[in-house]
Amino acid sequence: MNSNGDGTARARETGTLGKLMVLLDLVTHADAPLRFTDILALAGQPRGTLHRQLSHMVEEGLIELDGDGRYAPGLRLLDFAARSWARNEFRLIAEPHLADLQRATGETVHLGVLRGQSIIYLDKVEGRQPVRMYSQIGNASPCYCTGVGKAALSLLPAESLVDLVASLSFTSFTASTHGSAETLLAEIREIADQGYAFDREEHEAGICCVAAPVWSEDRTFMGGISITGPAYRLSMELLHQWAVPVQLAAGRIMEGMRVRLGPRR
Amino acid sequence: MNSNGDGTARARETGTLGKLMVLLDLVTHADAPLRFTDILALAGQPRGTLHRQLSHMVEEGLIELDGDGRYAPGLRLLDFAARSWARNEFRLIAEPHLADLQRATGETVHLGVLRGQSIIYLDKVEGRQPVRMYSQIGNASPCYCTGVGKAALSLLPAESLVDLVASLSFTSFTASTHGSAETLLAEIREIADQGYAFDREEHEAGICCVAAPVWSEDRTFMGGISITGPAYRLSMELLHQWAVPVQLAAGRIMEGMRVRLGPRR
DNA sequence: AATTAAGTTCCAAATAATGGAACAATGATA
DNA sequence: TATCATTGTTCCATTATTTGGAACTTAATT
Repeated sequence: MNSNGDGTARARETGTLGKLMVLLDLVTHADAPLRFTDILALAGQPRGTLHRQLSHMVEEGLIELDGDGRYAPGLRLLDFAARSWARNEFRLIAEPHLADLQRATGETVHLGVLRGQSIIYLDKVEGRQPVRMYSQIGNASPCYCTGVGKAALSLLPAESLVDLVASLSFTSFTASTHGSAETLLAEIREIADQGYAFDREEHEAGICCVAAPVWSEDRTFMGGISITGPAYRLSMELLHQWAVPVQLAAGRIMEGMRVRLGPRR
Repeated sequence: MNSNGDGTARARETGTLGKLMVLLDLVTHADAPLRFTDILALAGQPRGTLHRQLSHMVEEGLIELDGDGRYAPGLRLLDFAARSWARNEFRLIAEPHLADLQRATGETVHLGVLRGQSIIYLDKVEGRQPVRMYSQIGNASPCYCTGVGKAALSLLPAESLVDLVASLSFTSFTASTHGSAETLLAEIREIADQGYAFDREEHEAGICCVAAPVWSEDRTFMGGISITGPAYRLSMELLHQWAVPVQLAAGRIMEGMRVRLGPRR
């Protein structure tokens, strides 16, 4: 009875909050502001119930209702996110090392962490003309077709990895995107051995990267950093060369966390 | 019984959600991750209740619990915010005009909207070396001591304005910050007449700006755009000169909204 | 080892959410 | 303009969740 967009059952134990989050997901994932009836159809709840739920969320600023009766994500979310980002310890510690790596290679550097099945990008340092950052930072990307994602997966204990991979639905973004759990798991094993990962145009055609895993000892953060760029400029040979500096930068970030957060994490 | 940080009573009709949002506010506004007991003291709720509430929010990714039992804002908020920002129509329409204004003046240009008592910055276009953007975008600043804030206030109908101003608590960020409703209301009236506002180092010492109001016809967005810079470079004379281009840019943004969103808004 | 503090679980009572239907407003069509 | 269809809002008895107190477990401190 309780289901989300892609038809998978959802049995979370989060009471009232869980129901509201489903609605927030609907509104924020839509391509355009939704009308009451649209949400009614998607959520499959009684009109009265839905109306009250939406009213409460509008009142709290999580979603907004415009003059045409369309529901859009609320701007209060920006304030929450800005605070969340500004004080994130992992990001603060990594920042200078990302800048170093960018200078050393001239290409774009990313920092991302695993959350559920997604990689959430926490930072991005670009080469020449720094483009709009926010359009990338905060973005959630699939873990199975990004360098940072596969690097993060290589940190999981065997059982968690199998569970997570089993729950993925593989979307083929390009011709080289992994299409099955088997091939993905095989590559993850390889990555775990060698300590770095590649993205061979698996998420976006013409874009490739080399990534290294980064984690905090308490496993609050399991993610990675990557050097990303256009395939015509970044040959596999070059990416292989860069595996070393990426791993070194990853090591320095983890060393920084040990110093800052104390040895027991 | 239900109170927030600054002791003001809070009587919202948002049921369970309202209580959870109070907690999310606590966690995101804190200077550092909070321990269970810290939150217990701040929230003033029974242990069992608080524990379940926090568990639910952790489960949903709104807050995170690290290995030391400290609660921090959740990174899922970043994903929500990134989507909220990426598709915001007001921002999308304003973007090119902000860039024009930046080029014309060489100084930093902001776009912000009024939400409650705060201005939430939706965009920022910087001059020479584009600095980290996200550190500004999404930030909530007081409405009574920012150029965009006062410009936005000048759009409110008399009664709403008085109500809002009456609910403000005036923090003196600098020597020139407004300290009372009277002086603020007097300036707002002036701004409403002339159509532009100044910030004379009222929020941050050494930083001033000139701003013009921008709004959508349905009043979903009431905000403004501003040209901001260091006081040593931006004399009051220069700011007065820039009032015209800022107002023109504001006009073009509103024209763009009429075209895009239809004439009835 | 004893003591204090911190975190977790349990359950009857209090409270809020639900869902169905009736009602109101809007907009399309003849 | 009158009619019908659609969309959005309000109400209230029923149902389900949240609440708050206490008991319990675990971790840290003396």
